[in-house]
Amino acid sequence: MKPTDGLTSRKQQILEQAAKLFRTRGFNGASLRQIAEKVGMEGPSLYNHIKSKHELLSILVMNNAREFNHRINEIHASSLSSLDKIDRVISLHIELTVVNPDAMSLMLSEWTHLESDERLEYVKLRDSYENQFKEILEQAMSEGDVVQMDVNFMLFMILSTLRSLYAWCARYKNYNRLEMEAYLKQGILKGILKKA
Amino acid sequence: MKPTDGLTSRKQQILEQAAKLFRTRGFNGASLRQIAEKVGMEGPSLYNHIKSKHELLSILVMNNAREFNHRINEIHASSLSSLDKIDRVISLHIELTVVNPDAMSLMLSEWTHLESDERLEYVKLRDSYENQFKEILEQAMSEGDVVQMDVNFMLFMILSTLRSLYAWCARYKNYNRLEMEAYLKQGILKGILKKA
DNA sequence: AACATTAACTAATATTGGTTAGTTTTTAAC
DNA sequence: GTTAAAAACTAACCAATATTAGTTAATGTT
Repeated sequence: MKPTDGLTSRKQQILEQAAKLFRTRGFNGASLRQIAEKVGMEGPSLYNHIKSKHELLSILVMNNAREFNHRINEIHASSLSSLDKIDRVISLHIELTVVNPDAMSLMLSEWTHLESDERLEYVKLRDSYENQFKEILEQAMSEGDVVQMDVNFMLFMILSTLRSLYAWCARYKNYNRLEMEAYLKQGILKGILKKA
Repeated sequence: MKPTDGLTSRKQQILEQAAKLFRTRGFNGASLRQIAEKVGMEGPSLYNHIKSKHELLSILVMNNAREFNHRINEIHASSLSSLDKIDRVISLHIELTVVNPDAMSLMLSEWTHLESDERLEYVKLRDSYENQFKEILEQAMSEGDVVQMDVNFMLFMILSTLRSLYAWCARYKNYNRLEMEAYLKQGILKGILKKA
């Protein structure tokens, strides 16, 4: 039964359960037998669908990383103003986090366990992503829209918040996407101090 | 030879190397043999100094967590103004991160692998920490010093940045502590937008 | 010198985990 | 209904790992 219908194919199910387990136990802490059990079969049967345990991690991490990279390329190349671009990047992070928090979590914390070739590719994608973002910030800075500051450090502060989102979504389930967007944009852009 | 002198005892050396390996490979990804090799002995010899692999993680994580908790208690109980307390908390994070980035990294990312009893204690310490911080923010808010906003979310944004610090210190070694303090306080408190 | 303690080593154990091989059952196609 | 492919299962393999047991070398004390 090929996944011609919109339903989740067997491999999709495996990927989903693997993502959950990798997230809670870590890549090394989660065993194939545990994954198999969650999806309702014996450990070795997984090999009818996958090539190796690493393949699972690879698919989960790299797909997300490529999607991310693709989306920021679009934003970077668009004709929006710098401030609007920043706005879009924030929205992008929220969207992908809400849509697939497991994949986001894995991409950010388990990528170290990728096999060396793919780890290199991942770092390249991540660096590329950060550079695009940095260029946007630099432009906004040169246009006088944002405050003068070490760009790398500003990048760090913004990305730290956006990249932690998945962890907090797991703890406070009661926020909806719009709320988060509003708060995040206010907090990042305007800080927490009340203007005197 | 007891560590009566200021030199690092054998167990200290083990803890240091364990911290480094746990950080780079993760708790499950780092083996006792690897730790032993780094400190210059055979794997099983470690058991002359330690009780178990988990004990290593436990010491590294819990010491840091208790220190953290102790320090924020002091700040919380002090007679400083709310804004000054916030200021101190930021400084505290930077200090502990700079002094022992490995321990900080472990505490924040490997605590999930603690054995269940200690994991519970850890979560308790962490929650307590967050609550103290939250109370400080609430007070600052009620006094009109910081902008009105969901406190949990504000807490999330600030802590996200502070807790990511160790990762960025590893990538950009060229920041000194004072620079970081200045940037962080500016970014968190005032945001990145130039006041029009 | 004798003794006790510390800290290292080697050998061995038990468990687990990823993976392979071979076989049987299920599913789909003609 | 027969046949072929897909997908499950069981059994087994091999490597790695935490840990224990028993032994030996080094160290310090009386």
